[in-house]
Amino acid sequence: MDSRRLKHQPAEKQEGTPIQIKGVRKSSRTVLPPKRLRYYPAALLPPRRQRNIENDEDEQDDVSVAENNKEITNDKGLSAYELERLENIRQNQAFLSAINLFQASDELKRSSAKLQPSQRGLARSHSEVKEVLPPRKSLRLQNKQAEVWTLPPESNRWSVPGPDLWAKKPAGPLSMEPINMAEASKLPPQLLRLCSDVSPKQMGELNLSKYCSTLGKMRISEDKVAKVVMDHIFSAAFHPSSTSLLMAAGDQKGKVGLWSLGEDWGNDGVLLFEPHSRSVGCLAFSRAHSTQLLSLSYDGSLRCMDVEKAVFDDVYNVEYGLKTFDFLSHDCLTLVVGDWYGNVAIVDRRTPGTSHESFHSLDPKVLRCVSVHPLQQQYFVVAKNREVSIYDIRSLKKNESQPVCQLNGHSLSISSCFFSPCTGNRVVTSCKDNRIRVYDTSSLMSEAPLLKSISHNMNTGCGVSTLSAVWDPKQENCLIVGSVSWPRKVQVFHESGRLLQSFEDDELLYTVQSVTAFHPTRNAILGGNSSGRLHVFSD
DNA sequence: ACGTGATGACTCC
DNA sequence: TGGAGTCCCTCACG
Repeated sequence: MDSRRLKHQPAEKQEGTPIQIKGVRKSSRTVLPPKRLRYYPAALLPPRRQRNIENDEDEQDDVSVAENNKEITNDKGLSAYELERLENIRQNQAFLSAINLFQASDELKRSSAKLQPSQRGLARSHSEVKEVLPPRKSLRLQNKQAEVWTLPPESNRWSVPGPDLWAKKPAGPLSMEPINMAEASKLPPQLLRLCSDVSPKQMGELNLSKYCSTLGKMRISEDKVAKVVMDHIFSAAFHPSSTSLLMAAGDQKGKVGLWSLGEDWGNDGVLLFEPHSRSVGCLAFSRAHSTQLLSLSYDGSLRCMDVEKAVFDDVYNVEYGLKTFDFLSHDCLTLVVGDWYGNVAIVDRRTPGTSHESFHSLDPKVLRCVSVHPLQQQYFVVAKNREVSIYDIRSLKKNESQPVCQLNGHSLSISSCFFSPCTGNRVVTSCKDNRIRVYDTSSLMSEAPLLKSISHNMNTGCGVSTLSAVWDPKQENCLIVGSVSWPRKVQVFHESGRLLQSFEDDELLYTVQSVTAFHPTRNAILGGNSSGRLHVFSD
């Protein structure tokens, strides 16, 4: 029996049984279990009828009744009431035509027709192979005594060992074998060439109008959508290569997909790997070694995919969940790693296996995000619950380290915080209170001044991970974020709050892109959704 | 039967 | 107690 399900099988959930809904006042009545509402975008609903129309109809009805009573007939054998009814119908039709309601209705039918998700990328047949179990017969039918099951203690419910899907991968290097290729699970040789290719095409920053026009030229097309992982995308990144678009995505069950747009290996250029056993919370290509991709997982492992060696190396491995990391040095060999319990470890990859690590329990609160200052790399910013603080790595203590600077003003929990990519003079935070905030961190005082607070709906609900605003690494002061509003879109803001671009597409982009990223060298962005698909807009 | 995708459901303090 | 915090877990629909 799958212990994970225990929690979700309360007896009250049986159909038709009244349950007490949480959040409803104690005195309120019991109601049936709520059905999960399907979200219908307001923009697609037919426009509400105007009040004056209703009034008109009411008046017409009144007149009709009055006339009906007269029972007058004409030469066609129709009563006055019938005639008036026909006239009303004619007038209504004319009115509805005049306001294009029929056209709108047709459009609505077309637009609400089920959009077919892209069939590019991973094929359906690659869903996990199900274990074939022998036919079962209940103990009752076998006339046997029922087994007695005991639940593990509540506090231990989630760490029940067993043959579950989340069994952690063995420590040490894992061979890099694509699991979506039928046979000869070897890497396509072109992948190494592709990964090694990094022409340092450093584009200078553009002025804002030039930048906007560049964004305006970026398009999505059918070949720029593909299923890259099987489950909900938790993290994604672009490879720095400027000659081809190579992307990585990490999913909820520990898989990492590599997608090279336009290649024909794997499934439409997608290769799928399984270096972890639980959500891949953070992914980043090494900026110094372009054949390496670092991936971090809730299963407590941090691995380095190395295409040259064709392995997922073990970089850091602990018994509890890891949440986030960032590179600490330009050579990307040292990392700041944050875990679920507010600890930060400094990991040095030059001593593999026994990575040098030092623990600094910043706070018992859950840590959400770390980001290292791009120039003064002794500073890093940390988000945990409602606090965002900047720490100096040189003055970290084993416990209760004092931050250098605080970024105040958040009223709910914070999902991300990032130093601006070129100067570090800004920090952007995303908060559950529906605000994206930009702080001035050019001079690290005890409290960083808030420059701008941008209103943005962060309420993604279940199944969709929280939105995070991230900077464009090419353009200081511009950031990208997904959106839950309809039509679905990916938006680019200037730090001043000005909306620079809204990437939309009726047919190809119709799901929430909870993970978004800019390409480090090219004019391209990506968005990842909850069914493992990546969407690319590029020039 | 299974892929899809989301304004839910649960726990903690 | 209910608001806040979490996403480790779900499930209706086509």
